[in-house]
Amino acid sequence: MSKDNQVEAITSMEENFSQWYTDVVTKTELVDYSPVKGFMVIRAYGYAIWENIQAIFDKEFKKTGVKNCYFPLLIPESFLNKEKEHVEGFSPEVAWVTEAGGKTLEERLCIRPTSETIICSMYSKWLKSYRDLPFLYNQWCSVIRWEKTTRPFLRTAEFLWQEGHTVHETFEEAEAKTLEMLEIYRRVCEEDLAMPVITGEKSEKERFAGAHATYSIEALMHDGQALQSGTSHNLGDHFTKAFDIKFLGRDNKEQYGYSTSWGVSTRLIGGIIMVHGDNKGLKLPPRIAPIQAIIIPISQHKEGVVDAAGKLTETLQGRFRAEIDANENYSPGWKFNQYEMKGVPVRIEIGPKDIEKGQCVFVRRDTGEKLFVPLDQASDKLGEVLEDIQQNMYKMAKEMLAKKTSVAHNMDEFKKALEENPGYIKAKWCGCRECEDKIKEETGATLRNIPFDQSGVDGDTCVYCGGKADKVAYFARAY
RNA sequence: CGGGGUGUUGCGCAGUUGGUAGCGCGCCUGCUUUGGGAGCAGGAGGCCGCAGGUUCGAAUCCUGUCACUCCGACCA
Repeated sequence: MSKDNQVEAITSMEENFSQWYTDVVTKTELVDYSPVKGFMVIRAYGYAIWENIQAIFDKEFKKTGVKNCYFPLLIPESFLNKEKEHVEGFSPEVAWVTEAGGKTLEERLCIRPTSETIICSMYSKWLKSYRDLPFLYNQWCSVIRWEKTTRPFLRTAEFLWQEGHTVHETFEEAEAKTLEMLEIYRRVCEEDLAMPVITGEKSEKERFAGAHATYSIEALMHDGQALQSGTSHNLGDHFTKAFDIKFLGRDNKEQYGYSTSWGVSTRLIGGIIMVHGDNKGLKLPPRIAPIQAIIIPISQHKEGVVDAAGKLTETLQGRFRAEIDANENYSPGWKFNQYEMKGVPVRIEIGPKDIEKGQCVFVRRDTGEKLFVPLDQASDKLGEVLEDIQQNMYKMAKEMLAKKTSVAHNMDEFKKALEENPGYIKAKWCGCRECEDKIKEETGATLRNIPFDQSGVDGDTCVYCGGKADKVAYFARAY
C-alpha cells in the first residue's frame, strides 16, 4: 500500500480541478508536451479517441453530400486582408512564414488559422453557374493560432479539426445548411460522446470574425465551466463578395453566392475528459473508447487460463474493440487500476474458478458493478452492457448539467447562483452589448449562446439593466 | 500579459556552511508469485533546464534566459 504510483498521483478534482485535468491527460498517455511552447504531442491512446470521433463525424457529413478535400497550409497575406472583420479577428494570433529556400519571400505567407480565405479564392475560380451549386466540401487538417495560454486539447497553438465550407444559391439554403451541420454536432456529441450540449446562436460580440451569424453547441464541465464544443457559421454574402464568388443565376443575371463554415476540433476530447472523468481518471463513452473491453486473465500461470482468455478475446473482437492483457509482469490488481484510469468501459476477468463454471466476470467502469456472465453469452451481454453504459453516462452528464443550471432574474440572483452553484445561468437579456460586457466584467461569465429552446425563464426584463428583454440567454464562465 | 511555484536518471523526490550526486518507483536478469497496485537477489542508467559570472572548486552563490505548471487577464 501507499506506494508512490501513477493513480495515486492524480490530484483529486475537489482539491484542484486544473491539476486533476493535467494529471489525467498526461498519466493516461493521451498527450505529452512537445519541445515547442504551446504545442502538444497527441499520443497513440489520445489519437485513437480522435480517430473514433473523426470516423463518426466523417460518416455523418458524407450522408449529407459533403465531400472531403485538402487545401494548402500556407495562405498569402493579401487573401487574409480581403475580409476586414476576418483579418482583424485573427491577425493577433497568426503565425507567418517570411523566409524560405534561404530567401526572404516577396509576400509573407500565413499559416492557416482557418481556411475560409484560401478556400473562397478557389471557389471563386470554380463557380460559373447556379448549376454548379451547392459546393459542399470539408477538410480534416490542423490549424495554428498563437495562443498565449495553452492547455492540452482545450487550447493549443496547433490543433486538429475539420472545417466544412459550403456555398449556396440563396441565403435561406445557407442558413439551413448552417443549422443542419449544427444539428449533426449536437447529435454526435449527445449520442456518441454522451455529452449533453446547449444549442443556440452566439451574440454579436462572440460571433465568428466575418460571419453573418454564428451558432454553437456548449457543453458544461464538472467544475461548472462551459466549453464551446462546436460552431457553425452562416457567412451570408460577406465572403462571397470579398472573394468574388459569383455565378450566372436562373434569371441569367450574375449574382453572389451565400457561404457557410463549421468546425469541431480535438477540443472535444477535453470535453469528454471533463464531463465524464472522476478521481480514478478517465471514463470513456463506449462508442469512442479505443478499447471497449479489456480481458484480464487471473492466475494466468495456471493451465488453460490464458487459452480461455485468448479464446474469449477472439470471440469478442469480431464485434467489439476488445483487447487482452496477458502481461505476466503485472499483477491483476495493478491492471484493474490501470485500465480504470484509462477509462476502459468494461473489464472482463477470467480465472480458474470462472473456467470451472464456464463464466467470466464483467466489471463496469461507470458504476463499478460486477456481473457474472456465461462464456457462451459473453458477446451478446457485452453489447448490452456497453449500450447501457453509453446511455447511463449520458444520463449522468445530463443530470449534472441540469443540477448546475440556475435561473436568474436580476444581478443579485445571478451572482449568488454563480457563487453557490457554478455552472450555467439562464436569464433574460435585452440584447445590448453593454449589458453583456458589464455582466462579464462583474462576474467573469460570458454569454454562451441564445438557446433555440427559449423556455424556462419567466418575466420580460433584462437581468442586467432591467429594461425590456425578449431573449433567454445562457451565461457561464468558460474555457 | 501580470502574480506565485517547479526544473537533479523514464517518473516522483532528497541533496545542510560550496568539496564533484543519492533515495523510492519504474527499467533489465533470474527465481518465486498472480481474484484489487506482489516478493527476494543481482544489475544498468545523470551535460543537476540552458548560457554567462564569482571561486582553487558550483546541483548549491550571483546575473540572464528557456520551459512547464497554478491563479488572474486575454482569447473568432
